[in-house]
Amino acid sequence: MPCVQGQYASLPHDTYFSSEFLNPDLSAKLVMDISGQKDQLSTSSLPSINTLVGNSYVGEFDAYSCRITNSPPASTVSFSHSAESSCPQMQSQAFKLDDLQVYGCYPGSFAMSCLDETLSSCGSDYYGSPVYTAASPPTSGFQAQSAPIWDSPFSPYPSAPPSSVADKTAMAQHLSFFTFSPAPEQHSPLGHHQDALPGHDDPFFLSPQQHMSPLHCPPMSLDHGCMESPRIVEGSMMSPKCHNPGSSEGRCAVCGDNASCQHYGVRTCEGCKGFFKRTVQKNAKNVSQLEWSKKLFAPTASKAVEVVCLRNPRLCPRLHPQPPSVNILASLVRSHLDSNPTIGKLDYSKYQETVDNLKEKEDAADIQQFYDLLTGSLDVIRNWAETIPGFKDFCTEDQELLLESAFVELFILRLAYRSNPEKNKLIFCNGLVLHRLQCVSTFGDWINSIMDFSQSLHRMNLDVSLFACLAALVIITDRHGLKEPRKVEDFQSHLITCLREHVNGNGSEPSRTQPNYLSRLLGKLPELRTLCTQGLQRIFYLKLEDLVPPPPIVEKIFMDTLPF
DNA sequence: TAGAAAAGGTCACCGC
DNA sequence: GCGGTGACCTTTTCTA
Repeated sequence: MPCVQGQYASLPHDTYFSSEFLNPDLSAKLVMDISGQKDQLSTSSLPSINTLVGNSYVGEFDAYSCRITNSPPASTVSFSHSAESSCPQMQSQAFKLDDLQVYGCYPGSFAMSCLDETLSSCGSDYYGSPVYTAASPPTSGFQAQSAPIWDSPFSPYPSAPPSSVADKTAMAQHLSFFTFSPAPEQHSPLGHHQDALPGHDDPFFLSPQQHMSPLHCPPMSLDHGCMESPRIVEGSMMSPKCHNPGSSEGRCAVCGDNASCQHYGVRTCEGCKGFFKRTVQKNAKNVSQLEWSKKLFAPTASKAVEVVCLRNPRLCPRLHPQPPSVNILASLVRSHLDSNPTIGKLDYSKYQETVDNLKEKEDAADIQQFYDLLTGSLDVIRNWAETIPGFKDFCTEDQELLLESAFVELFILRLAYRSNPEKNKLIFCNGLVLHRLQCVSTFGDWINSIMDFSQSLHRMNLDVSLFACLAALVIITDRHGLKEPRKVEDFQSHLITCLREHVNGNGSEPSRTQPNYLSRLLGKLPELRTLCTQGLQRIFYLKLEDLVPPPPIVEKIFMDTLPF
């Protein structure tokens, strides 16, 4: 077996990446004190599972699950690549794992009353839906702590496992199969983008502590699975793999099996650890040092999801059948990741942190770029929408209406999620990276509002699953003029159920213990509406300037979207 | 320095 | 027979 040997590295994290390195999870979602966070990846020789599964800058390696972390103690991990993997003299590359984060999920409870209220409010967007008329809840304060995204679902307090199999078995016999213990830590929703290597400023990267887990299974679903499979019953009642709620052992973030500790930055069982290990080793063959590092940091986003998506259905019979919500979430996450640029596609060619002469007035080239970004995003969002499971089932007219009605909101939401407000860095869906100041001339104050929204969104510690679901809710909502509104409403209700189950399923995440988390999350929708209106005003202003005629599609959306 | 955490290695088992 | 899986083991590193 080729050996992908990891080297413990003690190199300064910024040897390879600066402090801004985007992390995967979505560095979001961990609620523990980051400063107190223990670096658990310091000895990794392989990329974090997050990088393969979630890639939450996926701090939000996520898919734009990218997050910005608070400079927790840096830990370095060195990777050896393998072409060289078979060679003894492997070179190592170190990076600060803590900087690789994805927006994580705040686990926690939320008032069901509020949820119900919110749920019922998600009806129409521009036309006075309750959800949009509701005041947006105040953004929660920045969470200085974070919890591994992957841990979140089954997040256990780290503790010593039963000393013996007998102990485990005895414990299992007294405990329900799927119980969740509180996450030991919270993660900051914001991860640091590292500037040292612009190309590595990838939102898809997940930090070791923050992982996205698109397939978190809610307890109820899992229990259901147990009932359906004799093996599950066996596993839950007789096998040491079963956990009791009070057990200090954790759950595998991929399949929910027992996980005594983290592997490659994610709490996983031995099976998933082995799967990840083999996958990495297999992919590492014949890869040069440079290629290896690219594999670690770039395409990780989709790869990571692929690992989870492929593994859960095929390899975790105890969890089958997967609840529909899990399947939906997995699909949404995949769609989301596929619709965002990988780190390798980030374009820093136009990026400037300082704008010498801040232009008072926009010029034609800037406006054209602005329109190009909008039209380009529309294409990406259209492709993304078509991959939403069930979207294509709507009639063509409704598909188009939903898309055009939600386009500006989705443009804002997605931009806010993948961007780094801490660094005033905007990452567009085509990979273009611009500094906020570079957008002021065309976006006007709208860009500042978007950045503010981005910051508040990151503070929510969304994991990629939550974000993917939230984005879907933006487009799958009742719109005036739908031919089959009932169909859309049904789908919307299903999405909300998925969202609720995911939040519940990650209840161990400290960040979600905050009251009304789901309500606050859904409260982002009316905020989006406001930002959308502001964007329309900006487009209207540019139209009046008449320096560059808006593209027909922008003109059409502008006219169709106006709430009057 | 002991214990914990996590990585890699090994191999029996299983399905194709 | 082959390849994948996962449990168990050893080794390495970190931390108190």
